[in-house]
Amino acid sequence: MVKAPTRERLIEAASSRFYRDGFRNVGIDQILSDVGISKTAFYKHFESKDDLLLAALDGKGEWLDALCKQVVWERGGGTPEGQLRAIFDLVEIFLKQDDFHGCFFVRAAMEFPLPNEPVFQAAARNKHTFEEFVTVLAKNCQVKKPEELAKKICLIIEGAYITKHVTQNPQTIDLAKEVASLAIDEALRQVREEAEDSSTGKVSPASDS
Amino acid sequence: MVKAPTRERLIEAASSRFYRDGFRNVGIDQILSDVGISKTAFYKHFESKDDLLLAALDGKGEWLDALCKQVVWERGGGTPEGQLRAIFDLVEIFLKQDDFHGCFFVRAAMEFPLPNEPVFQAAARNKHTFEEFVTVLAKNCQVKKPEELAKKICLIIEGAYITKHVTQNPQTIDLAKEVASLAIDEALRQVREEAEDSSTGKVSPASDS
DNA sequence: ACTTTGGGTTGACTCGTGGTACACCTTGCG
DNA sequence: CGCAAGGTGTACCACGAGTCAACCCAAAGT
Repeated sequence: MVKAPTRERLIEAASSRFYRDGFRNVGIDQILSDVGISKTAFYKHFESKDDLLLAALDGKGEWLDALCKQVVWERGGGTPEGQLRAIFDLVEIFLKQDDFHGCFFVRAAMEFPLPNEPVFQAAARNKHTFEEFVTVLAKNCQVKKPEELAKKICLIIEGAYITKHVTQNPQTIDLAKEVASLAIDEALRQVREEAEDSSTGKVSPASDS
Repeated sequence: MVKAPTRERLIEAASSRFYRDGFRNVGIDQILSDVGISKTAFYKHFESKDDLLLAALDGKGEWLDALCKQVVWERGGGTPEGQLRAIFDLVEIFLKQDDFHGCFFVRAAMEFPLPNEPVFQAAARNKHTFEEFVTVLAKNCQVKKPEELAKKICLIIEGAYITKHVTQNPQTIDLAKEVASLAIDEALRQVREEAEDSSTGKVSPASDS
């Protein structure tokens, strides 16, 4: 069991095909001819087409996770607020891709709309993971209700993905950023008000250690 | 050509099946047995399964349009601002349905991701119609950039639909309302500031003729 | 009264696609 | 040597979209 690149290649090919054309619109044969193996060989790697999608989803999930962290660390400027806002730099990267067709996980969840289906659950799991990541960033900002802010941010991001996908409007990212700023500003304002309450008169600018 | 209820019954059955299970997951035979006609008969009403989906989309579009206006007039309280906010009462109605699985149009666009496909275009058209409706409501509020506010509101609504669908979180509507309020409040604030600029001191409340 | 026409029926058929079964080949390894 | 992993090819089944041919029946046209 040294390492089988074939499996990875299948996931890779499936990933892009499924994303571009939709799961049901892609025949296994297309993926097989992409990779250059036979049907029989395929079924020695995966139980079914669904199984392949699951694997592709998992792969994308890990990739996304890593990219998230990277972008936030690199473009977040070291401050909690900067890191929280950097999330939208990530979103911008996605929206700017000319082969963007919405969020892969959402696409999958749409083709398997029943909540008890494995694919739907995989999508939901990934969304949840992302939300938790945003929650951590929000907590670092000391806002009063980090979970709530994170949920709002995620909601806006979903809206941005869909809107960009169906309207093709390039200014979507700006709209999303503006709306998100409103939500983030409001949350941060509550933090500041609270700080003023506790130590009246003293303006604490020293949040950068 | 008196009237053929069969066509409507097909659209009706297709609508709910396609929405519940997804277009590709539904066999024509299922719809046929719902309605109780044969395959041959079906193809005398519609050119193809895709054609049926198009018709279902159109039907939903008109229905949505009417419902929109009704809810806004009934629950908008007569004021432009009330009517604009009433849009989210409509969204709430949708999200509260226990068989809610996201927006039908988005679902369709997801299964036909290429922008040149008729189904995708039908979905986009319907979204655009809705956005125009919101734009009118925003214009009635005299806000500076009604198109922009409308786009933001639509983005938030899309986000709410998706979020509710994948997370099943019942508080989604509250999050959406809060975020939307931030955007609406900000837009209205700009109107008031402008009014104060032009006629200092005088507050003009007489916008209802 | 006779025929056209629209909506309906049955049944057999093509074709693409997910998935299986069977027989066989090759490479590496204990 | 012998076995397992990964691979090949071909034939096969089930199912779903869509077609075709032949037929039924009621209402409308003249």
